Amino acid sequence: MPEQHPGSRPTLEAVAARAGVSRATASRVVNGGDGVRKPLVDRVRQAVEELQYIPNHAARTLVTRRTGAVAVVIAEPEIRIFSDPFFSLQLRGISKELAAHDTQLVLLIVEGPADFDRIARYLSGGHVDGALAFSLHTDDPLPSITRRAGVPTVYGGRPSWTAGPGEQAVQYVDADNRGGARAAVQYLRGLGRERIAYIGGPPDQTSAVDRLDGYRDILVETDPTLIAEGAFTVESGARAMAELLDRRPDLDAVFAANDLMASGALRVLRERGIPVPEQVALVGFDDMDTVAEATDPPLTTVRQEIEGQGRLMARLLLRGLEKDRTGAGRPDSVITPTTLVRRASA
Amino acid sequence: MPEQHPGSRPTLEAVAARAGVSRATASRVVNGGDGVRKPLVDRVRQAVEELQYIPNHAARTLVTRRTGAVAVVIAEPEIRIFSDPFFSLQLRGISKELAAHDTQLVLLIVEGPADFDRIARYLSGGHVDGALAFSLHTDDPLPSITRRAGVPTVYGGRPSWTAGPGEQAVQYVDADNRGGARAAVQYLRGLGRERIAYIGGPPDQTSAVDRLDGYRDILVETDPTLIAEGAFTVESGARAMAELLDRRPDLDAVFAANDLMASGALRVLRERGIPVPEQVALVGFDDMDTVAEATDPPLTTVRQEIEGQGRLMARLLLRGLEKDRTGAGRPDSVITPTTLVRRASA
DNA sequence: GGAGCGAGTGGGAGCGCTCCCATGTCTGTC
DNA sequence: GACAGACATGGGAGCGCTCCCACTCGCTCC
Repeated sequence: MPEQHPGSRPTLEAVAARAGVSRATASRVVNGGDGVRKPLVDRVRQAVEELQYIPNHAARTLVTRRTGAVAVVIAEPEIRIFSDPFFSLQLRGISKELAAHDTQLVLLIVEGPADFDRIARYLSGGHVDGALAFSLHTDDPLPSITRRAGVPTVYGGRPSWTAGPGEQAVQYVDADNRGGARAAVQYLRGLGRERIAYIGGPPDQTSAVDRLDGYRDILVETDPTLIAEGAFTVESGARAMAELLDRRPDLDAVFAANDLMASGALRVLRERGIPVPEQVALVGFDDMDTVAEATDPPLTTVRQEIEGQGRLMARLLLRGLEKDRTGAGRPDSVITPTTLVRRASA
Repeated sequence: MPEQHPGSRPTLEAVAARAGVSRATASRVVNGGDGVRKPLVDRVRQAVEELQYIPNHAARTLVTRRTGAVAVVIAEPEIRIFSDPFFSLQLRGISKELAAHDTQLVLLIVEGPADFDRIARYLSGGHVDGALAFSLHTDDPLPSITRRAGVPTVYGGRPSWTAGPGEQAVQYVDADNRGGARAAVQYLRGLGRERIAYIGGPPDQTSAVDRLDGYRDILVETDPTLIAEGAFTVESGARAMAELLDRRPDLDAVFAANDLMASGALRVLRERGIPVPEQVALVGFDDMDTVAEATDPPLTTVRQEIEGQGRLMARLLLRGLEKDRTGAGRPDSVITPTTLVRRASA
């Protein structure tokens, strides 16, 4: 185990010398060995092994103009509001996929508006080959930053804007929010429930919009008194539930647009002595295990593969970069399926 | 807003030409402008502005051998077990501090033993100037990896091993766990409590060890029936509490080594109809706001500045890198203070 | 048996930057 | 008013790699 003096790492030159070939040939071997005769390949490989050669990344990037790194941009609010099982799972999926492709993950946390400058500078600096970001509000400056910086970007969650004329279509990965909501409401109807209330998320998030659309797909003549708006938090779910019960004490089912709100709603139902699911059936969304399985009764909910979404985001981006190089078009966005998970609350 | 053709970004050469100076002078200005006369500085700055010049990071790294990036290594279990308010806060602190020093954050998530190879290769590859990692178990391969790769590393939480002879002392940032525990127990004693139980964490984590030591500092003749071991999770806290009550129904206070376990304990106390704090006073540790403020009654707990710890880790590392360059010794580890936060549970 | 061809290999330029060193310029000093 | 000395600037090498191009083989084919 030679303890390397820092800064004295062996170069390709050294490998080539040891293997008795030219630097060019050594380079070919290190990069896959195509078009080099077997014995030479072996000799170079052995030299690499003996010298513990590791390519200098900066030198490689300098000439190839590819960094082998991808930025993950995350706005600070998200890291908190989602109280993370959501985000951390997605990040994990991303990390796995990137690792499998020897691509590094550079994390950019946006703390406030002032940070966008820093982000813009970074992305424009050619430090990364692409970026992954999460679903944003309409006025978010990020899309225009990445576009101007020419950095291919894949979004998690359907963005609320669409590409302008002549622009590349926005690439994203999202769950089938609408379909999942449809399934949930349909299931409640199948149980014989007739006054199905809805606790929605903030209307500036497309996932909330899509879930509401799904609800409406089934309950075409929706009674507005059965709809309340929350903010995807436990507290807001409780508030919305109280509001709904005050307005419509006769409701017999609730579909909440995420599990956190469902758990808040459940708390209120219990406080008021309303048995779940006997009198009011309750369905959530997301299937966050730390929430949906922990409530009493456990939540029936719509499951989405969060980690899988992360993987797909990374895969979509990497594939797009690959295609950019080969001149093909970028791949399309992906909608991942959702499934209804039956537990005790409905 | 010139939409740059990718790959046609202006170089220092171009800036120099436009400002009518040499590349060397342009470089000096870009790197702070020391020893360049004012009018030239201005001219170069203007050229930079006009051309929207952004230095090529790879080229710079190639010659300076500094990457301007730091790795944050995190083992997958942590990301879940702590259910993250803890980790995400620390990460946030790190991110802020690094951003303030124009240093990038490369996130390395270790999924399993097989990943250590990848991590080792990455760290040895000179992709980063340093690394930040989190407190580990005795047999963790990471320390030996970073040492062999010659990557300066700062740990979050006191590591359970110490440096061998002749090795650099291990640098870390940790809360004053022992002092915090002392304060908590002392506080309970001040309330007149006499049979103060302890719910501890896993003994292979130094934070758990240190907190137990603090407890023992005050309760010198500890009764072993008053001590139970948990695993820093809600469930394990509940289990430990039940165990303690079975053994010692007469206990009048509990100090739990973290808030999650305290909330588990609280649940059990409530289930058994034991009033808190009247019959049993309860103190937690960490002051995780999502937990400590959300329980009923809210937890009295020992607060540690988690985000601040993250900042300090980054600062320690950056300062160490600076000193390496100037030839000074690396700075010492840091212990951050804890404070007792009084709420209703004790 | 010689021209033609393709595959394998090496030479060398150059990616964009920093930094050493030589050169030039302007002070201050006797 | 000439000379050292400090300071400012430019020229140029070189960081480690990839990739273009030219070259040399060993074959096939007529």
